[in-house]
Amino acid sequence: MSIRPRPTSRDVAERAGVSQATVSLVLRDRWRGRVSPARVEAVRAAVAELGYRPNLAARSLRLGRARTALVVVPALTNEFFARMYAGAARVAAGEDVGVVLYVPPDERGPAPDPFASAGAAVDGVLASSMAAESLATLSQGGLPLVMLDSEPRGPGTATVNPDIADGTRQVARHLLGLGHRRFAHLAAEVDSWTFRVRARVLAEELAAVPGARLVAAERAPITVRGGLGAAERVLAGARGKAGPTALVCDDDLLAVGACKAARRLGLRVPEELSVTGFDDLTVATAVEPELTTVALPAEDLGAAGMHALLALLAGTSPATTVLPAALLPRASTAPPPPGP
Amino acid sequence: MSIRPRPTSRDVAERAGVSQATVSLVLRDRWRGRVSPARVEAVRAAVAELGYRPNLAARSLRLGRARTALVVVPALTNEFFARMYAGAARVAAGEDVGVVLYVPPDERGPAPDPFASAGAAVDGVLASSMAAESLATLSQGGLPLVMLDSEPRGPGTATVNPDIADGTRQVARHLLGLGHRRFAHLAAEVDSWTFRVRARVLAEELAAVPGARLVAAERAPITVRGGLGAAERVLAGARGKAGPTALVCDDDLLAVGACKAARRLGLRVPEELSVTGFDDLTVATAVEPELTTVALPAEDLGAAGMHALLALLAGTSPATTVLPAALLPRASTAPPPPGP
DNA sequence: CTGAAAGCGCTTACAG
DNA sequence: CTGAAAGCGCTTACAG
Repeated sequence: MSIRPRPTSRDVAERAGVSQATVSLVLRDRWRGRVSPARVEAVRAAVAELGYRPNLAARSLRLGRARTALVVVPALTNEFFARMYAGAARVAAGEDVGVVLYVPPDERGPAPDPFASAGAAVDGVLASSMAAESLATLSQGGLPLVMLDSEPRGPGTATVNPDIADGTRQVARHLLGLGHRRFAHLAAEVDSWTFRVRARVLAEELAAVPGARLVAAERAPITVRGGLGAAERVLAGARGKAGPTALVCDDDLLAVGACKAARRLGLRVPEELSVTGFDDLTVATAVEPELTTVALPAEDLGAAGMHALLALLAGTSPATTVLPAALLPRASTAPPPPGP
Repeated sequence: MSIRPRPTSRDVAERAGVSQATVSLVLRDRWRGRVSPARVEAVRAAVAELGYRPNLAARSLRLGRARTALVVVPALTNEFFARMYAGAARVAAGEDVGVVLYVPPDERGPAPDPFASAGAAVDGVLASSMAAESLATLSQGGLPLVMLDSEPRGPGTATVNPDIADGTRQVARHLLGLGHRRFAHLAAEVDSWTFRVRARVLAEELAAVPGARLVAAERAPITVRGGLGAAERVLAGARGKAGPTALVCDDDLLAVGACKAARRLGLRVPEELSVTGFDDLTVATAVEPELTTVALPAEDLGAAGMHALLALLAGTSPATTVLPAALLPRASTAPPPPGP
């Protein structure tokens, strides 16, 4: 089993009896009116026989662009980001653009240079839900950049966001409409735009209704365990007293944890406690009762982001796009129990 | 806002008052004993001032390798693959290797060429859970290839697999040990090595115990809905009769669907029906009762796969590695109800 | 310790 | 319709 060196376009040209230029023309499908059909066939045959594939590094170098985008997400084991990635990748594939994925090794600690780690040459960057510092590193790259689910930074940058404010508003009004007045907020312990908006809008909506108020707020890692622990702290502290009747959670995983906490404390959801999530993850309809939550168009977000990046690379000026969020009322919310 | 052309190593050299060769030596950290400290400093300063980043396409072309691996997974919205990817990416980052991710746009239809779509130059391929046809395309690439969670194909290929057979065996024996004799199998409707092994080993284990048998088998898409539908068919067909007392599911999502079906039919889990999953996804401990399932070392699998690929690129001969699977007995399994 | 030069494999403007 | 040649930006063997 000897190692056969990888064939080059020169080898193909030799075998087909044509010049390297002709091979390139055929491979890039720019041959019409320039290369005779017989030679086109000869080139294709030689390509197949040799199992030739163009050297992408050479092509990128020559063309000055790589037709490749760097996609940066905080974590992939999070279904929301995975769906966003899927949307971005679908668009990229359709436009014949490659995708290099970069996930920072750890959310803590200084973010290493994504470009050094990327290995491949990229033309632009699509970055999601980045903390401010990580974003600085990305901007320094000097590459065209589109941000997803991030703080809009004025007309100079391209941003594609879900309408977090409206989603949060819908949750608040849904619960207020059911009669709830004592709320607790189970917040994600991540300092990013999306979660800051949720906290702010929830506070605003409650402030607008007399008698409504936030009786507790807890931060937790975005996991079932995190939600469980935080909800236990919130609910245990208020046993028998004027505790919250509604738990607004920043994420479905937190909401699932909250439901588990309620069950352990003997509180029925939704009869004694209403719980809402965010994202409409798979888990939202896996549990019983199924979660009332806010569906964010994760795939569309990724797709729109990739479209925006390609437009940017083509010379469009950056803008901010906002995609709608939708409340999905399900079985984890109901009117509060008759009060004390 | 004029477009400033990206600086090259030539620009850096000029600014630092050295040759291009010196710049390269400094950037690749090969300068010790060859470049004076003062000039090293000058180069670093020039790099910082210009915001220079090496052109990776040019470097790859010159070096003849890209230090980049192509990772191919069937879907990323599946938590198992996302975890596998995370493990592979962690190792790659540690070895300063880039990762290009390729996810076939649709499982149906002919798989497009992952290399054409990849955009970037890659040195090797890490492919997971591929159907046979997709695998053929990958092998044709002529690149070093490591397969994950796939049919071992003899000493010529590198494979890293979880011990699916042992995991299935543990599930079967756990249920047999609890006293179950009438089983149903909720299988994934995907024709791949991993699921074929599960069906085969389950059948073998039941065949080894007198009186034990498979009373039903259904195939379903790997979703909660899929599991719900399949379980309804299995359970509804057997109402009051000698239906299964244990449902062995190929995946946690199927198992969650099965639990929902049982609840709708008024069957209590685990008192009247035991249900098992596979993978130990987040959802396994999100639902109540928490699922008895088989934990597969997804991250380790990805990490081991990337290590194997790097070893292959370094000249090692391919081999098959098997990683352990572990039964996690939780609350969805119990002895069967006293039988008729 | 330093620099000039060759060449990786491709694509395209140009000459025929 | 076809081919010879230049050059993308980098790295390294070589000459000084």
